[in-house]
Amino acid sequence: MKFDYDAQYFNPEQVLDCGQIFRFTPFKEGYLVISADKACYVYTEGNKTIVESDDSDYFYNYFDLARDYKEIVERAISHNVPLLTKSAQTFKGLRLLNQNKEEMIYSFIISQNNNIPRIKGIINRICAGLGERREFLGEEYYTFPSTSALSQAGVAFFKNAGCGYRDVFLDETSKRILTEGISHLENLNSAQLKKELLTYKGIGPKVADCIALFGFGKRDSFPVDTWIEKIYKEDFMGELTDRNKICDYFCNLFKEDAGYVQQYLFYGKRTLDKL
DNA sequence: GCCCAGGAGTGCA
DNA sequence: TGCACTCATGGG
Repeated sequence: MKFDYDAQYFNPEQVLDCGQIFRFTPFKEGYLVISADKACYVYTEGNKTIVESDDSDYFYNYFDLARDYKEIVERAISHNVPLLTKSAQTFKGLRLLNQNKEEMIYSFIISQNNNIPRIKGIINRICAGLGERREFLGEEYYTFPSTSALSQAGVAFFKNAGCGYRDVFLDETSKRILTEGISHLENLNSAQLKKELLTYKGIGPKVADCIALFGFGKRDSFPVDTWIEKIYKEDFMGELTDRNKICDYFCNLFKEDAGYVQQYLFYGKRTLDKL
């Protein structure tokens, strides 16, 4: 099955390269993207971006295609912040994904004090070790492991996958989720969800915001990492040093668009100079 | 060899 | 509550 969408507001490279997803590889004319236990092939042809998969409904929602990003881009530009304006104009095709909640929890626990290439490698090794081997369009891939499989793997497995000191966080959190599930997290507002997420081992303010934003669709979340800290100082001339206060500052400034703005800023700061 | 990476847990005042 | 210290690991 396949479907297509206006490529101006759906650019695979921008969507995949902006740091919200760790499981994709270049494939033919585009990318093979893995989410939870599913795979799709996404590529641009002319003025259309095309998604091929075995589950169109899943990936239509995954790529957030019911939402109008033209309005989001225009609102971002209207704030008249140079970095934000330039980034939103350059990356009109960026979209926030609606990813699997548990995959986001484990993936962003791994992300703390870590760099993106290494995060990708760790997650790939964990999937290869505990996930199920599948095939899509002749390509092999591994599903993201179930909480059950993760909870039984043991600390040594995570250590061996290169997780470093985060091994115990993954072990403890997967065991907790195995017994509690995550259904009690589903219908909370952003503040309530963040508060709950902060009670898990390995989840602090920044990781909680990423999980809320990418996994639970809380678009008013604004993760503050080292890059955002730098942007706050250099592009907003901010004086605060407490990350929680910097987070409040941006959330109050951008309200319900905070998450989109955060991605434009983060991706723009990392890549605009190199274009 | 040093610094940094999509930070967070712990101990101590 | 605030703050310094520490935590693996690989790339630049």
